[in-house]
Amino acid sequence: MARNADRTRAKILSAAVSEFSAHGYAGARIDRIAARAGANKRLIYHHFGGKQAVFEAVLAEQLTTASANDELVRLWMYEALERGDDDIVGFAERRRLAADRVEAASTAQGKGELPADLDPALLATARLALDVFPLAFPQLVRVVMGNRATSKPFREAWNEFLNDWHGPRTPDRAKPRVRLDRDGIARAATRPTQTRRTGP
Amino acid sequence: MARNADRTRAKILSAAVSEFSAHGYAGARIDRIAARAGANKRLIYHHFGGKQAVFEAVLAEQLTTASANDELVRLWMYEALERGDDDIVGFAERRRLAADRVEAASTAQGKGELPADLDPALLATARLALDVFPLAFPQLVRVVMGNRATSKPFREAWNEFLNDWHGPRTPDRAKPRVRLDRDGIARAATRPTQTRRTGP
DNA sequence: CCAACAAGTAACCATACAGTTACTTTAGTC
DNA sequence: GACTAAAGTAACTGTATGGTTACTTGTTGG
Repeated sequence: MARNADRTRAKILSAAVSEFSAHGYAGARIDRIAARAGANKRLIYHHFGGKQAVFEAVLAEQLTTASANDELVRLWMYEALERGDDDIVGFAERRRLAADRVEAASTAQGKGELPADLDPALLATARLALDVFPLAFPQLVRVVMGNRATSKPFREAWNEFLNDWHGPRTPDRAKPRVRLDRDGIARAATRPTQTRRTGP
Repeated sequence: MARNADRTRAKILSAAVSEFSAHGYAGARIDRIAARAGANKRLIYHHFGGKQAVFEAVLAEQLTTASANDELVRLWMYEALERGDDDIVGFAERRRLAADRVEAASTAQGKGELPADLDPALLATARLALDVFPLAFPQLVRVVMGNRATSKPFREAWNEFLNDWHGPRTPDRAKPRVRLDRDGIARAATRPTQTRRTGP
């Protein structure tokens, strides 16, 4: 196949997203990323610099997504566990995305769906907590509820609860972010703006 | 010092709690556990069998605690990430503890503090989600709220929100579990019942 | 068309780390 | 008090893994 640096970089990055999402930083293996990307291991160092740099690139690319999917929640968890809340990657952009959630809460307050006297950011945080919880802690759902977070009964009950809840809805926002196909390869079509090129 | 198998086992276990809570399974280091416990590495294999077995012992000991402290939440997170929701360690006992939370929700419903038409287990789950979120995802709190989850303004606002919230309180339950002193060494006084002695 | 530089490869290296070997010391029991 | 089994130690091993070396191949601007 014709060589193409951007394409290779993208393949590595998307393989890395899967790998870090699945295993976290300590558990992730450079060799697995290379194998999954169908690229030589050396190229990871060529394009990114090292394991840490790949991880940062993964965070920078993924953490600025709005909707809470399973893979993203896992990255959030590893982010919290391994990096804490200092030096948050992509802080400015993420804060911008969060503003949408706060906005949604504020709007709901306007419509009388939510108590007007509360800080909308607080309501947005609470809503996020409820959105994320079943994805983040399926075992606790199972312990408390008796059935699985992925089971139909729970999902339906939870959704209904969230709808009636005195809290703001998740803003449904078009997702312009890159999507992965079944092999975990990012489609080349609409690459997001290439921030921080760590490589050579 | 006089040799004492139980004591050594306990020191190893408590060192392991810190280690796994800090680094997860993949990131945890047997050598660090040994150093922290002030015990020879070989003794870990002597008393437990292997890394996996130590991890299981840690989960079995810690995950059945009621109150959500920082260390426990980290273990919950690693549990979710590395083990999912199949084959939950200590399921029966944890379910018993969870029943207290559900009970609290039910009581609150009786007092009219909560909508009576909802499943109390669902309300308990929601409450747990809100309790855990700032500990689990401090970076998201920071992104949405602007200030840190550990900051006084946030903690006060969040507590107030939880108190007014249309949801059940956390059951405050006497904690009979072993407590750790500053060195992370479990006090010998009231060891919990010794479940599953994996060692020789 | 041809340097020069980037993209790509395979084999290698140093290290860290889970687990083991072979041994010594101590506590308890008869 | 001597025997035994458990408790404890130090030094070692095999392997997985992050990172590197030394090299080849393709692309592109002058």
